[in-house]
Amino acid sequence: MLELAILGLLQESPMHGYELRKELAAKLGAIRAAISYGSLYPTLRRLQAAGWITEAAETPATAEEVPALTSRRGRVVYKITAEGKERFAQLIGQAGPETYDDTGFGVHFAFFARTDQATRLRILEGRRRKIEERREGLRDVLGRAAERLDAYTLELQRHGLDACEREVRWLEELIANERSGRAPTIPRAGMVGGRRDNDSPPPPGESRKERP
Amino acid sequence: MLELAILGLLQESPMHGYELRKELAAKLGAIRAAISYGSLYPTLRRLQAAGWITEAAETPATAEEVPALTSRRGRVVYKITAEGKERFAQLIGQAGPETYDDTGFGVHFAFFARTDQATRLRILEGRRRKIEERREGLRDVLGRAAERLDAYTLELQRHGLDACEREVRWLEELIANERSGRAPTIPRAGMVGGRRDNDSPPPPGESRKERP
DNA sequence: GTGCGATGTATCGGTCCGATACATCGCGGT
DNA sequence: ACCGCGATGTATCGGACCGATACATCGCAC
Repeated sequence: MLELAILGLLQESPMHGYELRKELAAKLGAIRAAISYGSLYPTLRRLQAAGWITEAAETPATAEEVPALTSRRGRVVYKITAEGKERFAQLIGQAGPETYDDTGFGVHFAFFARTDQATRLRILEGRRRKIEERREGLRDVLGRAAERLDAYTLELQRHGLDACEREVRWLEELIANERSGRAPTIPRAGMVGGRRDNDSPPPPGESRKERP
Repeated sequence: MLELAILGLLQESPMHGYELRKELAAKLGAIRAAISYGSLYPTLRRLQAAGWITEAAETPATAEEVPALTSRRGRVVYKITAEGKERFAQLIGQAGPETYDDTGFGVHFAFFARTDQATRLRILEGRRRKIEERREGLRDVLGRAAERLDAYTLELQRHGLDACEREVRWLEELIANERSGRAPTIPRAGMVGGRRDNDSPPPPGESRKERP
């Protein structure tokens, strides 16, 4: 998962570890808090060993300011290689079981702009299926086993069930949008900002509507 | 976390590993899928080594049916010890940072029936604070950095923000209930089942109300 | 009588986290 | 002029937990 996320981010621009962590936190803020350095740095080394990323020179040629005072050895900037882009495409295209758990789905979804429509649809439907299963499990427990559980546990299940139902509805809307036309945004009260991306699948259209 | 969950479950009745996993899945179904055996069995051994749980004889004395045909070595039933109960009380009473992440909060909440009210309140407020922080982070990204992100990422953030707001409201209600009176359940359309517990804090009152 | 799914215990490698350490930089306070 | 302090930045270590895998037994349907 981390591997996919790093490859995806470096595809937008070269970065060093610290920056990568911050961008990751911004992009996946809805899913997980922030990646740990204890995972990040070893993974970077692994990706480098595999030839999917390389170190890039810091402040390359443009300006030769304060060249070497105390040997000036600091940030290590990484950039993705051609093999890395292939690897990313491969990872983003194939869906294993871990693609549909909370974190896996979040990462895949965050890079939907670099994913073809068929794959997007497949992932959304897989996720929906998984959430529906969880929902059924919760309904079962709340139905059949309710008297075995205390009131707090029941309240927890109800809240979880609520979240499941809500996510299924969200996914339904995304799937519908995906199938006919291509608007990744679900109409809401607020409005949606413009775009400023480099290369990507065809930019999705904007749609806005009021909700009473 | 697993340690706390196991100690809590074994406090209700002795169980073997497989059973423990199923009960855990039922109790925490809203939070996480199911605990892996790769975590469960090592943890059980660790708890046993620490003296917090012990092996109990299977089918103890009541019936001496088919005593030994093929040496009959199967299920290993564990029960909690007095030290184990102390350990549980200690773990449930103290709150570290991990108490407020998704899994940690879920486990603590699932055992609220064995938690005193002051601790319940402390945990609910800590969780609320954490979710509020996440919510603010998402609002920031959706506000200040919106034009840097593609439409899919934005949609993900919006969905996450929605979930945060919803959970904060849920926690508010629980906190209010906790402070005055003691009804762990938030009024909903459905109704709440009875109780059949052994020992626990004073059984919470039932309340029901219609929502239009 | 035989296969097959549920029950049941157990290990192994790998991913990721949390704590910790350490070094530099810019800034405000005194 | 100096100091501290928070942000930036790289790095490691032990431990928690997962996913795959192996293997054995039981009951029951075909």
